[in-house]
Order: sequence, then C-alpha cells, then structure tokens
Amino acid sequence: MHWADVAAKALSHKGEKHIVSTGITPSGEFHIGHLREILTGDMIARAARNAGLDVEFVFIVDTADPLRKVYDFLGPEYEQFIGHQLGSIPAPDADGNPDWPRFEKEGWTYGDHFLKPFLQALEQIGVRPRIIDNLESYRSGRFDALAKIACDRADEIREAIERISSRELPENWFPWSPLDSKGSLDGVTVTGYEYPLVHWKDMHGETGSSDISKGEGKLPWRIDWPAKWGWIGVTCEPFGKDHGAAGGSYATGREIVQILGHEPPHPLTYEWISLKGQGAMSSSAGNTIGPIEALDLVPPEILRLLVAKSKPNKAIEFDTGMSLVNLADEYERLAARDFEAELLDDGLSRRQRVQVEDAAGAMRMAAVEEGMAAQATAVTFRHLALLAQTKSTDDGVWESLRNAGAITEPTQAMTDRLSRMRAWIASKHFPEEMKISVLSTPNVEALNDLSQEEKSVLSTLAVTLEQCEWNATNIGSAIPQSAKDLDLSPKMGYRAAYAALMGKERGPRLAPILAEMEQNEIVDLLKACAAHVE
RNA sequence: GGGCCUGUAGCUCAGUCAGGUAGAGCGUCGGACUUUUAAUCCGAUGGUCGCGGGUUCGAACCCCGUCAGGCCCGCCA
Repeated sequence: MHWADVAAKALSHKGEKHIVSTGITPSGEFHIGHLREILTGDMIARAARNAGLDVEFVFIVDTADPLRKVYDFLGPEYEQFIGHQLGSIPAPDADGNPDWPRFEKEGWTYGDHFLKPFLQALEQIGVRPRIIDNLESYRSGRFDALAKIACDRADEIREAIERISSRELPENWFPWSPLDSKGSLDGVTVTGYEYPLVHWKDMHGETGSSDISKGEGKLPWRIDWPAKWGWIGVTCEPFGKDHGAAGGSYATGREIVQILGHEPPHPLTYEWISLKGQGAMSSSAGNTIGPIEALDLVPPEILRLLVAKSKPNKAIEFDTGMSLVNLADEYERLAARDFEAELLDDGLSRRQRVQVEDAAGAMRMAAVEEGMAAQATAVTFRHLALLAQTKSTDDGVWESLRNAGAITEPTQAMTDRLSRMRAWIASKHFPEEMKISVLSTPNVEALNDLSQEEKSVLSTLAVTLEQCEWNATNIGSAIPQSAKDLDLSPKMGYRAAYAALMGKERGPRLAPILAEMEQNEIVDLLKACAAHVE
C-alpha cells in the first residue's frame, strides 16, 4: 500500500470527515523543500478521497509570523521591520528595498510577494488547497475564542510547555504576544490581562493594550499551531521532522489543543529535501531551487513523483543534474508499465506484489490531474536531451523520432517536454555528463584501449571522410564502411570512431553531430589519432 | 543531558507495523540488432541486512546493548 493510502486508512478509523492541513511561513523564497510539505498533504487528501472520505485540503500561510532578521536578499531598510508581521510590511523590490508605492496603493505585502509565485507553481503541479491567510484570520477574530481560553488558562499551558519541552519559560511569559507601539512583536512585556485586552509595555517605554479579539498581536508559535487546529478543525497534518521530535512543537501542541477543547490531528512527520552535497535547503543560505525554477526544467508530474515515490520519513537528496535525468527516466519506465496486468500474476511473492502496488500508488499520486493515467511518451529524457542538442529545430527532433518509430505526431506533452528540455540545456543546471562534445585533440587513453583491429580502422576512416561530401548521410555510412573495407564488423568502426572523436566507448549518433562541424577539423583529428596508434 | 529518525547489492530504495527460503529499479558485465551504439530487446552478475548479544523451531523484522549519520528540546518545511 502506498504511504498516502496508509495515512488515509488511519484517518478512516477516526471518522468520515477530514481536514488535512499544511502551513508555511512566507519569510523568503519558497523552495522545493516546501513542496514536500504541501505535496505530502495533497497526496494524503487524495488518498483519503479515494478511500471514500469527505476531505478538504487547506494551506495556511503564516503571514502573522514576524520578520526574524534582515536576510541577505533584503536591504538595510528592513531593519525597522524586524519583529513586524510578514503580512503587514511592504514587499522587497528588485533591489531588496521596501516597495512602498505598491504597499500603499495595492496593499502588496512581504507575504504576498513570496506567496504569489508559489501559488502559481501549485496551480501547475495540480495542488489546489483552500488558502487561509493567518494574519487575516487573527484580524477577523477567528482566533478570538481559543486565544481567550489560552490566556485564561495560561498557567496550565505554561506547565505543559515546560514539562514536555523541558525548558523553562521566562517569568513574564504570557500566551499572547501583543504588537507594540511600532507594530513589532519583539521585546514586549505583558503587564496585565482582562479579556479582551492584554496590557503591555514595550522596549521604547510605551504602554498600551492589545485586543485579542481584533488580532492586535498573535499567539506564540507553540499555541498558535494548536489554536489553528482547533478553529479550522484540522484532523491531519504533515509537518517537518523539526516539529516532530519529542519535546517539539507537535508534542506540546497535542496537549495544548486539548486544553483548548479540541482533539489533536493525525500527525505525519516527513524528512527534509536536501540539495546533493549542500545539506538542507535554506532560503537564507541561498542553496535553493525554487518550485518555479524546477518546473521550468521538468514537467510537474515528475516533480510530484519525486515526493510520491519516497516514504515521508526518507530524506530526499535532489539536484538538477543527473538526479533529474534518472528521475525523469524512471517516470517514463513507470508510465510504460501496466500495473493491473502485473498484479494478476499469481506467481508474485508478497514482496514483489508490495513493490508493484507501491509503484502503482506512486504513479497515481504523481498525476497532476487526479485520476488521470500517465501517458508514456516513449522517449526517455536521455534520448530527448540528445536530440535537443543535435537538432536545432523542433521539427528536426520530431522527424528523428518519427523515423525511429517512436511517435507519429508530437503530442502537447511532448512539445512541453522539449521546450523544458531546451531550457534545461541552456541553464547552468544541465549536467556536464550529458553534454555532447567532440574532442579537439586525441585522447591517448581511449585510443590505447582499442584493439589492434579497431585501431586499424582509423586511417581508413580519415581518408573516407576526407573524400566524401560533408553531410550526415555520407558520414553515417563512412563509419561502418571503413570497417567493412577491412573485413571488420561495423561495430569496430563505431568503437574506433567514438574513441577517436569523443574519447569514449560509445556515445550518441555521430553523423548529425559531425555534419554540424568543420570537415577538415574532424579529418585532422582522425589523422592525428591514426598517427598515434601506428 | 534527554529524545526522535535513518543504516539492507556499486547507487537509490522496498521489505520491519502483523517473524516463515534476502527483493526491485538503476549501474555493471555478456549477448542480440550485420550502415548506428546514451536507443531497444534478452540474459547474467551482485548483500556477514551497521555491529554484538538475547527471545524463538525460525530474526532484516521483536527485546537489550553498541557504533555511525541526521535532527529536535529558541524560530525553521
């Protein structure tokens, strides 16, 4: 059973109606790590729907959270906004400075700035949650009732946090963080409480009162989260391993939510996605790949497969180089399989059966549109990468595929894939290993590895190519013909040609590539190689 | 200090919850395709299940211990 189905089954034991929730703080560029959060939720919601449950999927945008620091991508002017809520401050412009005009005219905030592109990516990837703006929820009084309970029962909550996280809270700790005279949540001391007012004194020496029913402040994170579960009615929530550890925010949250009069949601802890060789992704460290950036390179279903195929507790290592090629090719292979037919085989061991079922489940979850069957394109990423590099026009690529019998006419999916492939090849992410390059000087090592017969082909090949009219057809026939002229198999001709021209044992079709190059350069290279082996 | 997760074939991982002959994919190697060879098809290779004990007729799986990597107990997907 796929992991999402396992989660759905657990939910079905608890009731018919469910709300699966996810949440992210829009403090900086969203990256594909965030995609795991939301895709995990989306997949559980889908699986629950498949299991016949009534389920809604929500995405909470934590716009009530404060700006923690002036990140590298922000200008020094942001110093003044530290501690201010992300949904109440201006967005950075192209230079990282506050975009005041847009903030004042359109109400375009810091949170909007980072959220918007992420939502576009979600649309492409087939995730359509109900979006809840947390700051807006505070302001409209959604938290009112539960925030009141939290303040009324502050001692119980303090006890729970101190006991479970084994940390000591400061003397003046209070389960409500008021906004100060400047609109910051930092450095405010609570001096009293009479519902709905929380009285405070800030670090500028000012005093005032915060109305919790109007959201003039917020609940601290460890209470904010369970309060959300409460008023929204969350029954299931995936969260990162940081929240999941003993003493972490889920552990305190599950107890606090009961103080607030609700039941904790079914938890699902997931591991992080890291960039190969660079550790965990972090917006501030700058080692991120944005969802939009990733979608420029690969189709959404392949990105979905990345999350779907790994159980949540497995760390995912990702990169936009060879990992992506392998992932995309895996998608193609899976798309070409007929899982139902495979499962009919009674000879399958339990183990093999589970593997087929998991693969089928992963592909079901990878579909951008729920329930749509994957279409195998019959062309692997590797092959397409090769064609895209050797054919300058799209028509040239289609023609080659038609000749190979892979397609009749290019589908929309194929066209999309090719344009993404071209973007990928042009980007810094395209792996060296996939690049096609012809040598400029002989690769001695590769030549030495050739057999005596293979070596003997080189001089004949150089002569044949020197005399032929320079086009792909002639070049294509010259390689095997040179071998045949010596009573050798065409294979030896190819081995010799690849060793001489690319320094490898095998490679992509040489003729169309060579046809694009200068005849005399190729001939000279072959002559130099032939001279070397004699 | 306390706790959580991970460790299985060269690589990525299933299998651990319900103990019953170690499984996939990739890679590698070999063969086929006799003017194509990053393609396709066929076949083969490959593991003291981190380590040490215990329970059991039987342990990758359960229990105890131990090592290694990651994480949490301020904020963080």
